[in-house]
Amino acid sequence: MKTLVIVESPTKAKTISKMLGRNYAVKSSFGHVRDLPKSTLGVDVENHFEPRYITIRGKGDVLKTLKDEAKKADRILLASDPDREGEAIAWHLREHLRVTEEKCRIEFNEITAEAVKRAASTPRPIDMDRVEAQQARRILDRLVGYKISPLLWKKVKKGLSAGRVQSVAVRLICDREEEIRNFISEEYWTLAAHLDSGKGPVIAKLIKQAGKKPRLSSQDDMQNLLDYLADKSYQVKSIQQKEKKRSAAPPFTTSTLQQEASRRLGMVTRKTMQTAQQLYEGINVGSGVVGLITYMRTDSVRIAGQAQEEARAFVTEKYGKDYVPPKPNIYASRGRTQEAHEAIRPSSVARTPGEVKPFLTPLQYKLYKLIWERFVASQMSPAIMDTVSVDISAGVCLFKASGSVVRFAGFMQVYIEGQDKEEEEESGLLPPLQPEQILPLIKLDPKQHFTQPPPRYTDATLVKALEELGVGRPSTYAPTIDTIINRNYVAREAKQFYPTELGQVVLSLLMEYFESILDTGFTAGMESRLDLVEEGDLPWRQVLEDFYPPFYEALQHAEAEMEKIVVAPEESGEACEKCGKPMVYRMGAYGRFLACSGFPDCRNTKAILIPTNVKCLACGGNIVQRKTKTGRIFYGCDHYPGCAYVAWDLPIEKPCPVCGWQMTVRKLKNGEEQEVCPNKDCPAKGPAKPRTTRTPKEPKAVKEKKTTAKTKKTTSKK
DNA sequence: CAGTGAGCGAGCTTCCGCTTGACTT
Repeated sequence: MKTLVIVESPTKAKTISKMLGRNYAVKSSFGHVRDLPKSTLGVDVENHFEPRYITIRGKGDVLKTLKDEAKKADRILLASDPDREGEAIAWHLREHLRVTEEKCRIEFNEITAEAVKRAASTPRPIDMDRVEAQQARRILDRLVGYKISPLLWKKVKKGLSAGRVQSVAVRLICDREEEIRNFISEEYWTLAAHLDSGKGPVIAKLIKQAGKKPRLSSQDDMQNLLDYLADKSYQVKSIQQKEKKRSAAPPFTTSTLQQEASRRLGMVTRKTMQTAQQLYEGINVGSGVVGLITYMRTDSVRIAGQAQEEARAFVTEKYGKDYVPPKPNIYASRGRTQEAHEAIRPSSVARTPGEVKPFLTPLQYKLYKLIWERFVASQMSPAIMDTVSVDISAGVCLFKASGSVVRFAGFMQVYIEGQDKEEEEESGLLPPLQPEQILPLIKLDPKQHFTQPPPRYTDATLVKALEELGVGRPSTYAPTIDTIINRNYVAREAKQFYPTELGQVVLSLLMEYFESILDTGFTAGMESRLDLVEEGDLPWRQVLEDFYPPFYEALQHAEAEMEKIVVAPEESGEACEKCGKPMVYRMGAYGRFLACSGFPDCRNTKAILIPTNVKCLACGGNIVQRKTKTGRIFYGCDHYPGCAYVAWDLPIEKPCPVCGWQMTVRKLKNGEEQEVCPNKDCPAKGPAKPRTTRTPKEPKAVKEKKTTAKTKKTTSKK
């Protein structure tokens, strides 16, 4: 008897295959296999929203393999992820493979031999309520995206898009910019008193004035206060000592990993996910290829019992038993989660970051270390702080001094979560003080401040905001950010998101005609309806029957009323050297470029050149940074086409000792810099010494893996 | 390694959510 088990991820297939033994063939579907067609709406609105599904382009080979395997098998078990999308994938597979067995669906939340075997022995029918909830979600998203986008093509510019998720992301960024624009900075003053305790200085901050919060909005206010305080003495009124506990943060989900990688490592979401995928798929750590972390797209903080035990044993061994809480730490997932996977954690805590470092690229190492430390800390005891807070009075003014000291580090020994904003934290202990004690004044330290506008979104804070709104899923945060950047709705500069002119125009149109969909609560409302569908309490078509008529109304209204907008191109400040009219930034097939505003009378265009402060040694021109068609950065001379010097890396003002070309500096993956001659025909052809010694071992392993995967694929094609 | 934007109106763009690669120096 042979059983075919189908999972979503090929890595997972490999792992499970080992657990189930030779009576099982385990294959993967690589995610969804059927979907609405890309080229048309694919939803028959007139006929109760009947969807039309087709095989996803490029998935033909996968489905063929699955079909062949299905023929060979006596039984098929659909083991896609245990969530809404997974249930739908299972259903599509069942339809396509014509699975006749009623009980063909299995699920497991934990990839252990025991859990997988148990699941394999207890198949159940597919949960059609759940499938239909997914279907309603899918169709709604299709209607929103494929109905509004064409409207934008017509009214604004071709190629634009709108959607339930991406448009909310754009809205957040635009709203924030609006807040910043409208922000009026206010002056305020703070006052600190430096006092002498006799056993060391005490710094106390003014917190109250005549029982109220101090209002010091100008230098005059401050001067009045200083005059008032001139003859006052400072006396300790009360001393409070407290013990504070601080608990570890839960292990990573996709969202929190992206946030922390952005905050602490400066990685953009896309890079974080790429690197995490490498760690998940496996790396040769000397003894063979091992997956170093669990699955990286998850919304759950759940941890397998086995992993928890391993972590507790590890911590006990390494730090002592005080560092392990008597009861294992259990974290609750916040909000609406689907809990298909575990939290992101190392597959084994025994593989410490230091131990695997030689096999990882610098980025892989940093990310692995982050994941490892976060997880280990999450299983450790809370930290205990001793805090002291002292109230000091001077006339009607009340000052406060506080200090805190870590008595027991607990989890802080291993990992402390990053902060979006710098938060002041008092550290260190105060000198001993007595109630009623009079403290001589050393000096008063007044400071002027201005209130600050809220900060622009970063990758970290945007993902956080979307997650809190329940908008988007672990698999879509990174692609959504890419989309709104590619559409030129927003730009990321110095890690912050700014709306573009186009983004603001499109958003204001959407707000005018489709506000309900852009409402940050729209998705939450949709999700509650989907819950009812999953429970069998609401037919899926009803969700759409309720949604569509008012939406259609809005579409008609927008179609008729929306004015055709021409987005005014941004001025560059330069004048056209051919006709003298201002040059403006325009969007072309390859991104932004400079064009004459006199178009079509004057057709002058120029690429955007970023200066580098480096001179061209060949002709004395300036080296500038540019981009290829595909967006890759390269460097050339601004005398081009008069001067043909060109290089991939940043040139330096130094000739190659061998051939005389201008040298460049290449940044290596391990962070080091290397001087390279960009001349392909340079006789020195790359100094052999640094190449052989500096090339890390790991990329070789990855390459090997890739080629084997490739050969596998090509053979299966044949 | 260095392009491009209108309209003329071919044929196309576009959504969200599951997956992994395919190209690069």
